[in-house]
Order: sequence, then C-alpha cells, then structure tokens
Amino acid sequence: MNLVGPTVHIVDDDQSFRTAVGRLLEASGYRVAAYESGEELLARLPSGHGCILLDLQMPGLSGLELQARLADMAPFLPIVFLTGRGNISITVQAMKAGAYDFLEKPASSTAVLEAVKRALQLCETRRLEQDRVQALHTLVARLTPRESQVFRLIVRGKRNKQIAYELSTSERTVKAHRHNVMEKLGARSLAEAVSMAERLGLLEKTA
Amino acid sequence: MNLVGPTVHIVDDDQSFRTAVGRLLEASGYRVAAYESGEELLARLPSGHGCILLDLQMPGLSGLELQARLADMAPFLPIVFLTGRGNISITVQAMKAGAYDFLEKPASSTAVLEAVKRALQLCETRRLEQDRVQALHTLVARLTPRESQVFRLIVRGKRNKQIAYELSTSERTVKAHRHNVMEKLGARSLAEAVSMAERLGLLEKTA
DNA sequence: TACAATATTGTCCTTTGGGGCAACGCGACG
DNA sequence: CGTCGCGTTGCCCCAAAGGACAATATTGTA
Repeated sequence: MNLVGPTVHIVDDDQSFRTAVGRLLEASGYRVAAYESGEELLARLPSGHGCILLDLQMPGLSGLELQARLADMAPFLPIVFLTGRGNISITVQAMKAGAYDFLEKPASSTAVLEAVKRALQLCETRRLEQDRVQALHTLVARLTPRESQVFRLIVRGKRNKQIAYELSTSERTVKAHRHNVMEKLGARSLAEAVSMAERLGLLEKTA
Repeated sequence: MNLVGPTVHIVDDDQSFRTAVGRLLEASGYRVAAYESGEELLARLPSGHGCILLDLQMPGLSGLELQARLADMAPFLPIVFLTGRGNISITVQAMKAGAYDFLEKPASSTAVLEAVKRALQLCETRRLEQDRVQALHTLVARLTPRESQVFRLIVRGKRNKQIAYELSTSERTVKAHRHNVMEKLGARSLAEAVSMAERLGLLEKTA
C-alpha cells in the first residue's frame, strides 16, 4: 500500500478550492485525495505516507475537531491548516494541538507547496520512528507472559536469584526464561536488552 | 537563588502596560521583573524559576528575535507572547519556535493569569528534567578519560576482553576501570549504567 | 621534591551468567 | 489420545564479572 507514494489529503467544503489546490499538487507530482467534510475523511481513513490540508470552517466537524480525532486515528499524518477565516486564538489552539503549519487563504502556490513538502518530510520521519518502535513491540509481543515478567526484572538490574525469589520459582528456571528472552529479542548482550526496554518505556513505568 | 519563588519577566516598551500587568501579577503573588527592551532582558539574564511575557513589536530586538536568543540562553523559561499587533503568520512563527502561548492585547486578566500559571508549571517540569540530566552529566564528568572510554564500551555490551583489546590494555585493567566507573556513577547493576547512558544519548552517538 | 591522581597489572577466590542435556506436569487443540 | 507450547527443574561445566590485596609507572602540581 505504500508503493503509491505520498498522498495529500485535502479537506474543504469548497469544491472549486479542492479542485484548484488538487491540480496544483498533482502538477507537482503528488497524489491527491479530496474530501468534502471531516466525516468523509474519517470514513475513508487515510493510511500510508501523506499529509492533510485542512480547512477550518466546514459544515459538520470543524477543523479543530477533526484534528483532535486524527491525533488518535492517524498520528503520523501532519496537518496543515489552510483557511480563510482564521484568527490568532484559533491558530494558537491548532498549533498547540500539534498542527504542522497554518496558512491563510489565499495562500501562494509556493507557500502551499513548501508547507506540503515539509509536512511530508515530517511524516516520513514519524513513520521511520514509528517503524522502529513497532519492530520492538513486535519482538516483545512474542514473549510468553512469564518471559515478559523475567524481562522486566532483568532490565531493572535484578539478579537471577532475586528474580527467582520474586517470581517464586527456581534460579534455573529464571535462567531458562532469560535465555529465551534474549534469543527472542535478538539481544546479544544485556546492554542491548536494556536499551530496547528503555526505548519502549519499560523502565519508568514499572518503577 | 531559587528561594525567591517564580518570577514573571515582562518585556514591553510600553511603560504603563508593564506597570498594569506587573500589578496584576504581583497581586496574584508572583514576583515580577520588568524590562523596557529585549536588550535589557538579555543584559540581566534571568535565571531560576519563571516565565517570560513578551511583546512582539519593540524598538531594537523584536519579540521573535529575542525568542531566538532566549532559546539558547534560557531554554527553561517558557515564553508567552502578549501583543497588540499580531497576525497569523507571526503567531505561527512564534509557536513553531517553541512559544508556550500567544495572547492578544487587550487580554483578559484571567487569560493572562492562566497562561502564566501554566507556563510556570511547564518551567517547573523543564527544570526537573534538566536537573535529572544535569545530575547525570555531573556524574559522568567525574570519570577519568580512560574510565569514560571503558564506560562507553561497557554500555554497548562489549565484554571485558573485547574492551581490553580495543583499548590495547589488559583485561585486568579493564576490570579495574569498570569497577571505578560503576562506583563513580553509583550504578548497582549494568542495567542502571546502560539506562544512564541511554538517557545521556551515549548509545546513538558513538554507534 | 613529595604527594595525588591516573593508568596499569598481577594472583586468588567467589558469585553470576550462559549453555548443554534431560526430564516432568499441564492445558489447549486437533 | 497425542502433539505442542509453556513453565518447570536438576546436574554439570565453562566463561565472565566482581572484589580483595598488592604493586608499579607516569605525570602534574603543591
């Protein structure tokens, strides 16, 4: 699904605007998907590489409301607001909520293209980071419940003896689990295992 | 120096405004320091717990220019813009540059107080985080050059043997350094040492 | 010059970690 | 009913780490 290249999702209730901006972006080599409302965007929730060009005032979901929904549902798609009736207060709200940029209509072609270009770069960065974390999650998910317990204790510096005591089992058993953990995670040293746990936030949580 | 409580630094070229806002904040129990220009603020660079209330248009340094300077010089002081002649573009610039909030004159007392209150909370959060990192830096700084080298290799999962080889010394020596490292860092396990290194970004850098 | 910090190395012993080999009990699923 | 995944455990052995005790060499500085 990612073979299609970056897609710019345009959400605006003004049909002529969608067409105009869509042509501009397509002329620059981007794939474009247009939506008449926030509800429509949510219905065909975009995935993959891209960004969102969002109007502020629309019938139904407002831009800010849609932004809030998207923060959960499509966290890697940067949002660029592009609106005609903005004000400072709204702008601040949008930026605080994580908008990547905020442009005013009419915006110059170069401004829009520049914003889209950078937003797509950000999307790529987010996805790479997401992929790294996802890969770690996948590895950790393959641990059995018991192995997972042992893992948490290992990366907190507990000795096999202590782990055995805390889990009410024998040291030999802990060794077996420990072996499985390291193998399943592909960690060639304790340092690697700790590092993985750190990136997954397993060290603060259970503190 | 931190016994004095949070200080709100007001930077505005309008004397009557400084006085008015200053009184409002003092009435709410904050310490206040007022500055007529960005240059004046930089000259008596504030330290400690606080935040900055910043006008946009001023003779000399503009608000955005001052913000850029402060990002380096006082990174824990959140900046709240409070200006009468703002526009969306400027707002976006300020927010992208890390401003905490952006209010328009005239702003209601409650809006100003609320923004200041939250900015001070953010300052506190930043300072706590900063203190943690600083504490780690201090510990690591106490390592001798050789110990530091050993530390970097330890937290990357290298065996004493390998470290000895890489540093062209004996395994016994590495053991000695390793012992010193763990003691100086107060790490009771390898996991703790790795965790400290991770927080200091020592694992990506030398990767 | 003498002291302090740093880097170095040795021997000896104990504790821990890691792995091989083998085995048992249990619950799930076909 | 048999297989499989999971958790369990024992014995034995080797490698690695940690600590005790001791010592040497270099260098910068009081």
